[in-house]
Amino acid sequence: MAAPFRLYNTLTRRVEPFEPVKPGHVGIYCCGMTVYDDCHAGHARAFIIFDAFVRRLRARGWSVRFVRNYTDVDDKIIHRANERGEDPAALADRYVAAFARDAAALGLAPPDAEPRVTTSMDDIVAMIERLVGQGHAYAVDGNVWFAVRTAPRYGQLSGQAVDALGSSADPDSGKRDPLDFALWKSARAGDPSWPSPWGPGRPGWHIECSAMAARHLGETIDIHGGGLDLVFPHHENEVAQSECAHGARFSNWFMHNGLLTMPGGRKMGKSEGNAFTVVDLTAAWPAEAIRLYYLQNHYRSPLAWTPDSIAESLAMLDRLVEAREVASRMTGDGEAARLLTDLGADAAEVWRLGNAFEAAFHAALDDDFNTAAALGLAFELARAVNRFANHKRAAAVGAPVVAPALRALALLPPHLGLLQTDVGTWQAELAAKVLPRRGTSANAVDALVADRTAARNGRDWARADALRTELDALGIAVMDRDGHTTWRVRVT
RNA sequence: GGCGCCAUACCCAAGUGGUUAAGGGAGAGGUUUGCAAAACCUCCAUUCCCCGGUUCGAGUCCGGGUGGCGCCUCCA
Repeated sequence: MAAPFRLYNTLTRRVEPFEPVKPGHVGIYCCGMTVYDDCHAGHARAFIIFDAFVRRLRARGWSVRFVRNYTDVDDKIIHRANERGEDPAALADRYVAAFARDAAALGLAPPDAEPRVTTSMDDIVAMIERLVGQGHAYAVDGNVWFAVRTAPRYGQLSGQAVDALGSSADPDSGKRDPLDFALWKSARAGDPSWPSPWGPGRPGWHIECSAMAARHLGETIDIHGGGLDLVFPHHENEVAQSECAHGARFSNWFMHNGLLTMPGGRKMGKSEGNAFTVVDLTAAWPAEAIRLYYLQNHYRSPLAWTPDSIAESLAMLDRLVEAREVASRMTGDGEAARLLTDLGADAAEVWRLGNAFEAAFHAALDDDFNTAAALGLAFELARAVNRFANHKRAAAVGAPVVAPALRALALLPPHLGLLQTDVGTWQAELAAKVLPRRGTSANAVDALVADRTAARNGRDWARADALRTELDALGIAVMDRDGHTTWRVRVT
């Protein structure tokens, strides 16, 4: 059982020691995709952050139940389907499949449950009936509205005072108060609809999450997550509905990730016409480079997207992978204490940092999930490994000295989902994704390298250098090491 | 107008009032190398947007500016 950690809570606007309702068990609900379009880099930030966060909780010894929904009934879906002359359900199914593909490509661990609105309709209707029965909601002409002013603490999450909220109410809606929002919308001709006590219709946007969270995690959940843009109205309304319906706290923590912004300062979004889709990103770059890009930044900070972002992250990841490879190639089984005195200060330093890593790593991640600080430690360790590796005897006898460093780096896969592949797989993925953009392929590079090796064997340095120049132009770094030649894709 | 967030080097970026302000990328010089690459070493913020204040001590706390951003019923 791990120690409690500190986590920022949007409800209190403070970093607080995290305590789940049931000791050792954590229930997390995360708002997933509204499936009317492809997942973009902004969505990916949220999904990767919560994926890493859940991995971290589990690796720390918590038992976690993680639920992420699909919103597959929604006005935007209907609108998009009508534009395309497509059946809304078919369109939603198509984008559910697209998201599943993107999630797999990003290396997201599957949630414990992925409920959909269409399969949660009974729970949704039951919850609305309950709210109507309690006087928190009322039906008008087949619509059901939530009476915002009956929710005692409305505004608690977003810090909005009820009376300060503006309204854009449609005067013909039948709402008693402009702030009231829809729990159930009556079907217009051609809309997808489900039967209900108020006639055929579909759920409003917020009630689904309240119903699904209660179904899969109980009336009080530990952490509710999502993008900062969901705080109001979505999460505020979820709180109101759930707390009125259940008479219990809805979620003890709200965890919101900062948004991705574009260079012009504008938010990334399809409506802005500036979205980078995950299908394109994952085709172009190794998934872990994308993950590292997001985890280098604190999850709550706004993050400006720049074209070089992923390339830089790839260079960083490459550095960690290479350092781990260098360390893992070392052999020897001497006594560490003896080796440290023989091998000098650099050995002592990599030993020290390796042994100190775990505590510092946990301290960083326990401090409001500070992945950037935790990764900084890994880079410090990588440099110490490389510095030690420069010693003539390190490769032959250094294994015991770098053993703590390897144990330290082995924390990255379970805790953050980084460094999950071995160096061969990594380089192959990199080559397969990056080389086509440069108009070449791994096979073509192999052939050029083979030619160069032949030239070198014949001591034809001019030809060898000409081939190096050619490879260099393709962004290939060729390394002659220990009597044989290897190559890798240069990323910056 | 209401609610809130942010400002650290050429770029990205961490930073719990207290030793030399993490880490990465780019750049310059060096070691190494047939030449390279990678790696390592050195250099790259006497200073944290500005002005006040609290304090023995402020990047960190408070107040006021300036600039940027988010939400205020489409949003991850």
